[in-house]
Amino acid sequence: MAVSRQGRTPVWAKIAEDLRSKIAEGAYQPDTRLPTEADLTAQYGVARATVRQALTALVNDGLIVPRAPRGYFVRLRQPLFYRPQQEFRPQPQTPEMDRFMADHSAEGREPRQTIDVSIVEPPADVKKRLRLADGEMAAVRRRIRYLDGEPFHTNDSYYPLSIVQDTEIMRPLDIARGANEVLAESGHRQVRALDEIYVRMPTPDEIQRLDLGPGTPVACHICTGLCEDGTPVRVVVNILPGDRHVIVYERGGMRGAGNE
Amino acid sequence: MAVSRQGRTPVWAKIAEDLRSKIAEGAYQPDTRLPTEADLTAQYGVARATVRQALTALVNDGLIVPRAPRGYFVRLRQPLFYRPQQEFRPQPQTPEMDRFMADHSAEGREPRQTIDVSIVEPPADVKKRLRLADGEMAAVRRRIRYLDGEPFHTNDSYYPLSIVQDTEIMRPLDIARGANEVLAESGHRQVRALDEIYVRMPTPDEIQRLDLGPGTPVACHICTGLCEDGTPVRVVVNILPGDRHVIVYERGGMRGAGNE
DNA sequence: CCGTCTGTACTGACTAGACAATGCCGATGT
DNA sequence: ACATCGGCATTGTCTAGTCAGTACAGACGG
Repeated sequence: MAVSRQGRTPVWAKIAEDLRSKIAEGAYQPDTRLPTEADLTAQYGVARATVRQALTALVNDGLIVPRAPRGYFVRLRQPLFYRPQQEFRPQPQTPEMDRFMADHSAEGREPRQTIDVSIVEPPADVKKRLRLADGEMAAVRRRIRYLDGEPFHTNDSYYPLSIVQDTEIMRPLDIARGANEVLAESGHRQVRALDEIYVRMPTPDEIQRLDLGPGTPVACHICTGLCEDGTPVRVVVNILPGDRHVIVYERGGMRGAGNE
Repeated sequence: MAVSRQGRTPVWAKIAEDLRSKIAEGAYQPDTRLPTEADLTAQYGVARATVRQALTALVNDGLIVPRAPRGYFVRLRQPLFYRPQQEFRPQPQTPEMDRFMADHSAEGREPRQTIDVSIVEPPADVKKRLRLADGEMAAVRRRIRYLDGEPFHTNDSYYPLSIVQDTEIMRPLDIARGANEVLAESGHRQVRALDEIYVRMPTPDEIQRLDLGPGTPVACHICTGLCEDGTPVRVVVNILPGDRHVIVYERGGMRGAGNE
């Protein structure tokens, strides 16, 4: 029964490639069902495990989603804009930006968030960015934001405990004027920020918090807010599922020669 | 989805979780070998396919890498900085080197790149950003950049053919002073840019071009460069493997109230 | 001392089954 | 008319093997 040596691409890869191109050219539309494992088994004349390996590969590539026991479905991707700059600059500046935003806007969707405040010894990467000594504590506001009831992203803001104790930040409620304004009022106005964006697969914890399907990578956006004198006063860790976000930055006022 | 598993975790998931935590706590160090499939099969008393399913899950999470026939190895991650903003900062004095090369040669690694110029009808997403009519052509400079012989990222720059024809940009060579400067000299100086960052799994094409292992997501960074009058003159599509990059932005001069 | 050859220990690919869990839908009963 | 109950289709999980391909190391010959 052994399949003859047909080049070096395995059979399952060919099946996957076949399905992949059919999806790409629209033969299978988003959110519709693919042929069943049994269908494909018969169609390609292989064992079920082989078809399964092909389908699993596509699942892990984020192209399809298994909805047992109904079948495999073509995944649909409709990302919304995520603008790190916006927290300090509420409105977009340029007309180009506006017309771009119109494409994927969140209008008409119902936003909601959960807030949970606690005092912790922060993880090592946060501790480093806040320049905290060993054993020094931080306040953390953990939020999960939802759109139409679906988890959208998480936002964990860490503050050195010494500067936020007994402020509004410690209360697990919305802060209408923004936590940054509260900090500014107590003499910790941020004037600079450093954004780092890591791209990786989610941890089991993140999968659970955000209800992620397999094949969904995340961006981990770590924002460090700095005062005039360079003191870090805030570190925000955002976990952004790749299938739900486009990260957008605007850059302007470039006069240097610069390389392409 | 996450809720449905109530203590009924499959065996393969337990094995995966077990290995995952051993990796996390350092029982298996980066770049060392895990127990063999046979070892694990005996240790957990299950069939090889079950152990295999656990290992495959970890591979797809980017935690381990199979190096047949030597075994599975713990993956190591050592990302380098990628700074979209830097391309417009003043050029250093290294005439022969690209900005990229100047940045990274300091770290003692050997940079190299391939350049390939062609005239194409660009893909739909690029066409839209350049506001090209149907059938209108563009010049594309396709580059793959390497570090110590390993592919690092790809950089495809698209220009409307009408404005770059017969310029230096059409030659498949390094442009010491930068392609942006060439554009500026011909009256198309860019003053603004829009960065979009998408996070997803790579296409087979990208896997091949960048020699990506499974479980490696990519960031797709699309940069649109605009002239003073808002005309787009350049669209750059960068594919950045997640295990090799941290994307960094600096933000300063924040005055607005802004939401947190 | 150096190259070559071969065996071994692995993973990769595939087969051919079995049983479990669960949405869905139609039949059945009230 | 409506709720309830099964059966069915389909994926999820797991077993128990076979054969192929290959990096590595050790034996062997010149």
